[in-house]
Amino acid sequence: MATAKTEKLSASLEDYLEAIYNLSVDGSVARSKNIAQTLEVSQASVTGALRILAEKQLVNYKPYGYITLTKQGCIEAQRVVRKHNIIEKFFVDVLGVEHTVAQKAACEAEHAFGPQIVEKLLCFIEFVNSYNKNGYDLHDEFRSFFRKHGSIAAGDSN
Amino acid sequence: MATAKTEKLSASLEDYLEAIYNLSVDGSVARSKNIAQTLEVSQASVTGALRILAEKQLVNYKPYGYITLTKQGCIEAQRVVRKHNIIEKFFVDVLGVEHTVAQKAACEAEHAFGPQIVEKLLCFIEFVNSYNKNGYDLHDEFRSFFRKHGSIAAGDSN
DNA sequence: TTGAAAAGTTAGTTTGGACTAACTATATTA
DNA sequence: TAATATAGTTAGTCCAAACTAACTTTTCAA
Repeated sequence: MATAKTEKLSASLEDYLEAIYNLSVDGSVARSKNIAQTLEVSQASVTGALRILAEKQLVNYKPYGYITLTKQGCIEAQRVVRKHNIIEKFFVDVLGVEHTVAQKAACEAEHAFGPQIVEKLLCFIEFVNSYNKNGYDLHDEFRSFFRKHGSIAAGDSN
Repeated sequence: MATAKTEKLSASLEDYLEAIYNLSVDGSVARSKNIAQTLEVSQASVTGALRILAEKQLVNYKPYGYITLTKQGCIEAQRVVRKHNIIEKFFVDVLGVEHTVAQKAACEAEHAFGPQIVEKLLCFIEFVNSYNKNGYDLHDEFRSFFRKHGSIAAGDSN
């Protein structure tokens, strides 16, 4: 029955899966080097992670070979990427956070958001987007609310 | 000049500070045992963390003595606790997430939210609370929107 | 006031995830 | 096709943060 490992992935391994998925998307294949660059990690760390992901049957990996996701790995990766995108979208579209900040925070926060929260968040984004009762656009409304009431400078990084 | 360590705290150490702060709030003092229970960690781990926090001059700690926060430790703890509360409030009040789930997720996510996002989020909560243009309450509106459009069961834990 | 029980600490181990340095394989190009 | 540059791996190290087991200190009740 192939005994697919059910153990929950660590945040770190999720990040690797996510990177591989994103690098594979635009036709090109994920290279060890690119994964390392994406995650700002040494190539040796990538090799280590790939061995573990291969053990868990989430990537197809042979030393010096191509790196591709297995069926299960792809499913897992999509779950992570979807979560990431929902969170980032919330930060940018709803809160109006700079997208570089949003990107980074989403990547760190995504591991903490379970399904209940993610689904509610997604629904909430849709709610905000679709809300234009009697001509009020919530995006505009919040923007101007933030201009008036938004406090602290929040000058630094994230 | 007392050389206050400026190095950023790890997620784990922030959790310890937060726990100590919360345990100290209601008059009573933080005991090693309670910290361990709160964080679901062994007492030995607590001792280890306390030694590090004491080195960083964030807690007053002598073996077998009382555990209290230093001035700086209190400031740090309040920063963490505030962040946690804002995130949890958003989950519960705005998204309508169960508070046990919200509690847990906020505790994990809090380390990923930088100041820009936290301030926007806080402002957004206030915006939602204060929004009752021509009789529309956003909480109610979203609740009924979620009932209609809220998809997936999200049956499990978080 | 003494002796268990409870609380706390210490010592030593484990694990995950990163790193560097040195090595091997693959690709490129003269 | 051989030399060299680039990519990838391996071996070994380090660190944070957890753990257990054994020990010490404190507390409290008989």
